[in-house]
Amino acid sequence: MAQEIREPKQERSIEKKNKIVQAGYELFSEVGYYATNTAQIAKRAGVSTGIVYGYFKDKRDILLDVLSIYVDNAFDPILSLMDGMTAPLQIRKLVGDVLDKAIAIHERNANIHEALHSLSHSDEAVNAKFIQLEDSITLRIAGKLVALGVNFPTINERVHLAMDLVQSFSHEYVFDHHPYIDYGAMRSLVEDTLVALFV
Amino acid sequence: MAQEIREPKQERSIEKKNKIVQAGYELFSEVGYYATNTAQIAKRAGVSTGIVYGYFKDKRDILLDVLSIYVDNAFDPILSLMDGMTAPLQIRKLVGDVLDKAIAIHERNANIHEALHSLSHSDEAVNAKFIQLEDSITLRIAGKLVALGVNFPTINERVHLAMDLVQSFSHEYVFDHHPYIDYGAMRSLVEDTLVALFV
Amino acid sequence: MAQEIREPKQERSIEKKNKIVQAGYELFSEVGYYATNTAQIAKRAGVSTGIVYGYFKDKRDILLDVLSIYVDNAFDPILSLMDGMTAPLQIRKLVGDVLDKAIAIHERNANIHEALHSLSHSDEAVNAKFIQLEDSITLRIAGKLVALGVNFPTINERVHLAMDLVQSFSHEYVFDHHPYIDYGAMRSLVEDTLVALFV
Amino acid sequence: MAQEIREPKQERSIEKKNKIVQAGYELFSEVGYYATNTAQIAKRAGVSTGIVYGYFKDKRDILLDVLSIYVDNAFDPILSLMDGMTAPLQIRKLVGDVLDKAIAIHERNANIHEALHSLSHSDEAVNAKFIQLEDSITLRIAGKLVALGVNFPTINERVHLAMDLVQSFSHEYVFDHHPYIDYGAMRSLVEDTLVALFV
DNA sequence: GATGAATGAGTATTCATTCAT
DNA sequence: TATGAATGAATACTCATTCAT
Repeated sequence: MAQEIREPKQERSIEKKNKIVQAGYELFSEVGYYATNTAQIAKRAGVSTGIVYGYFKDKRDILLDVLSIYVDNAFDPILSLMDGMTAPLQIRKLVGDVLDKAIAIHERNANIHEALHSLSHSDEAVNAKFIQLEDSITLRIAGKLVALGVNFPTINERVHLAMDLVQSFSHEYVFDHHPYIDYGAMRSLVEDTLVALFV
Repeated sequence: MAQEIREPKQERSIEKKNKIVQAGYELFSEVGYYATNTAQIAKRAGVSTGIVYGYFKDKRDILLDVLSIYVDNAFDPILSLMDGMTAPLQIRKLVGDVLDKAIAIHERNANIHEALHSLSHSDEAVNAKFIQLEDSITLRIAGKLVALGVNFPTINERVHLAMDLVQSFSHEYVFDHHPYIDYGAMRSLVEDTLVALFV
Repeated sequence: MAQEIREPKQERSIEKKNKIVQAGYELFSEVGYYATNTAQIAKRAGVSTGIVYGYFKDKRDILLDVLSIYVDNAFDPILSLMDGMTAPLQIRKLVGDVLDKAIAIHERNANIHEALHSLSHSDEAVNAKFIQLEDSITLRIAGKLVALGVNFPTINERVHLAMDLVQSFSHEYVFDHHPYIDYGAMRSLVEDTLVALFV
Repeated sequence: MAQEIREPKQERSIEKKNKIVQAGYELFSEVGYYATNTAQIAKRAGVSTGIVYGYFKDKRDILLDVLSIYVDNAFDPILSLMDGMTAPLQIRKLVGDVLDKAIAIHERNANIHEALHSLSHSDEAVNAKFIQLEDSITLRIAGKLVALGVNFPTINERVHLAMDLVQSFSHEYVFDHHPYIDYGAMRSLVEDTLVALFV
């Protein structure tokens, strides 16, 4: 008989659920989903193994929540950056700031992006959530840009492409270290490419 | 006592080892590394489970070889495309052809890229091999381009960036289906961006 | 520290305890003892999981009380049937009525008999209680029969055997459906056999 | 991915599978299905826990095989008893011999009957197998009786009822010890009742 | 070299019971 | 008394790896 899952209303419970998600986030990020076991999550969260299943249906269900806070962590800095902008938009400055933020996010969030994204393939629900979260981000950014006077018939496509580019570059910058790449020069190239998408 | 790993010299043995790698390639691609077990690999390869450990130290060791054929599968079509090119290079045509090939590769190779890439994080050797393979590809492509008269001080960076972009777009194109994206328009954007990197 | 078990004196408490036993009775009957968990019992009884342990030492302790109401439920209709009888006893009519009642009881009480009886083997206390309850029923029925003028030196044995037979047949009738058995004919046989025991 | 279940052909494998079933049989009989865990079964069978799942899909699958050997154990002595009989059948002697055998079987097979039967309720496959096994036994016995000249339009019903009676009595005789029952007298009653069914 | 049966450590999940409120 | 969140021991099952043949 399936255990009843608590949707915590009490502050203390919400806090506990958050601790579990946070622990999952950290561990999935550090060693990946498969190398993390529920006992470790519980231990790091400072709770018993049993209560994990009071808040989550199963291990994968934790992942779904981790996904949400990942997206928040990953995009909030960039969104708030844009919130502070006023017309007329200085695209080149924005692009530079976004790259700075994105690199900082990658440094703090380690491997979580690919750890999560790779799970999309084996799990339809993860995939769906991932896509849905990407959607909302893309549309919010596109909306902001339009509001700031940057408009193109293909604004959604441009934003999405820009996000892919920022993501790829930040990952390379933080994790891969190809000896023949001058990362300063590469960054300039990326900036030029991004600017070209919005002027 | 650790089993001796054979480096097969006999043709029949090489063939058998290849079958195992191929089976691993297919299964990792279809369902991912963790959802594949060695018994399945052996079965699909048409060998016994025991002999897998005659050719490979462990499951991860298969992965390392899978990585190699992945890169071959993934880039050979593109490299041979370039082999056929003669100066003067028609960049726009090349870019279009490369995208066609890349999409075809993604369609055939399913999820292997991220399945493999995500393992980099938990395994230094996988990471190293991944980077090294990417390196050789980048340098070969850059070399070809230079030979064809496309030269920039930052040619390596441009090629690498272009590869990231092609990879991102192909993945999106084949796997994600964001409803608000016009993939035809997005492709045009990608082509323009790629062309801009090499003119 | 072992929790004090309350022997409830307040009416409200007695009612609550009864609700728990009733819930246990229903669930053990529907799905069996092992497939029932205490949370379900509490939920169906409309109480908290904690308070269950205010009234019962453990899950098995609920079982012991369930056993009591089972026997009451199972035999009361038959006993009251006999209460209404007056000498001279019409055995054949009684036997028919008893079978009707027994079948009705089986239909309403589903699998409880075997669910409970099978636990006798792993639990001496359950076994003892089961036997003791059977004893009192047998002796009461035997007493009634004697009072009604049906007397044999082996009246206890006859009653016990009759009870076994009624139990077996009712179970078969309600749960097993052997295709080669004509249950009408079987019932007649059972009736004849029962009558033969008391004339 | 579901593990491949071996259908053992080799003698050694068959022997190993049998050991597991035998261990399951003993443990289910001694302490019941739920109080037995797979590690205990493996240990008693002298094998590893893993290999249990090489021969059986799951714990319940062991139960299904245990069921088969239970029925063999339980009825073979009685069937062979009848095999030895020749017309004209001496019903009273047969009945006495059958009771002796049945009691011996109960003594050797302990609690297995109810342990298994009680599982019928929570498991349709167990129930189906149970009924099917009972069917084949009933029909075989009925066939033998007819061959020996004992014929009734309701022979199947008579045999089935007799089996129930023998089962009930043997169980009582071996396990329950009601102080007010004279088991010798009860046995005589059972014998008379059985004889009455076949003359 | 080759087989595939065997091993046993490892893991997600459940649930009777306790305890802070 | 009463609650229901929390505990953690227990258990079915998997799978990389080994080994007898």
